[in-house]
Amino acid sequence: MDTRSAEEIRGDLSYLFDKAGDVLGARMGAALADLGITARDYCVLTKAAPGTLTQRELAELALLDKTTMVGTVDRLERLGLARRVPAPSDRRARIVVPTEEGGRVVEKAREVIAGVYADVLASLPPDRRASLLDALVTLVAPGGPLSGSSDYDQSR
Amino acid sequence: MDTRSAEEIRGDLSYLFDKAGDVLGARMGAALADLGITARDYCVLTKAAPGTLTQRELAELALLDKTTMVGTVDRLERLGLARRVPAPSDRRARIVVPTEEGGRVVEKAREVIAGVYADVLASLPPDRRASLLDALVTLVAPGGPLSGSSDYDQSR
DNA sequence: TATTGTTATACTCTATAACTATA
DNA sequence: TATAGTTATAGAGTATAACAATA
Repeated sequence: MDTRSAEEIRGDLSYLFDKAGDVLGARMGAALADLGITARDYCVLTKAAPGTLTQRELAELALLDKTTMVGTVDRLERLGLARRVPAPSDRRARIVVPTEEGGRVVEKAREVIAGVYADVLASLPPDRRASLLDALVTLVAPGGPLSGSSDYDQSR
Repeated sequence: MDTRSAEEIRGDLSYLFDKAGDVLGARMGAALADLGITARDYCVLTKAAPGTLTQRELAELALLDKTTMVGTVDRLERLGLARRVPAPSDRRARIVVPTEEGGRVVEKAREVIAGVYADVLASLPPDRRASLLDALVTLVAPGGPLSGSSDYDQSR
């Protein structure tokens, strides 16, 4: 797969993040596929748990376009994991409410994902584990250099 | 951009890797765009430095399909950064040889990338910096749980 | 018969625009 | 006039298959 040594790979920060994200994503995808859902299905379904959010609100939460949300909710309905319910206050809007089956699947998915994360992090000693998460959060969280916003102040 | 708190984000390992990779990739892309090349151009051009490798060999090194390599080398030739030279030993094969300009651009790109990495890692104290890289390499390198090969032995 | 580079094709994702029914 | 959801369309990117020249 990769012919480079650990020393060479070490210098390639971009590769490290991408590879880690890709492989972890593939692992999660495979684990969730056993439940018949995709990572996006899970992402939307778990955010829909309150049963009070419209498609637009869910799209905002899940950082999805409203047009891709349509297909996702179509899927969830087809799988019997959620239903579209007319919003009482706005006849244009549809509230996404998970079915009982949907609730069970999300719970299962949560366990599966936690298992994958635990399995991956198990290869690190506990102190390194905490250190890795700290560092990643520092980089990615708002104000960090990888936050994606332009609010990063280099002078700090 | 992201409405979740640092605590919430912390629990989402997949998100942390993906976000870090995406934003770092975007930063690198923007930095390299100033030089008129893409990350892939750089990746191929730097591996072609010896001036002895064929398109097939470069595709293997860069983990690219041979068909996407065609377009990449087309670009590099159009930009005057590399040339296709017939391989002496195999009349089917083309060796990718960087031009002088290509060499200069790669060198510039190397500095630019190192600058981006340094800038990003500067937000971590030096010991955390080393710890992060150690942890990432442990996860991603061959034998690790995110190596992508199925050679990961959970019992170790 | 297999391989290098090439071209053409198909397929997935995403982004945009346009339409409806409401507000 | 603007918004929620939907549909249709177009674009980028990738993957597959087929081809000519050569091994």
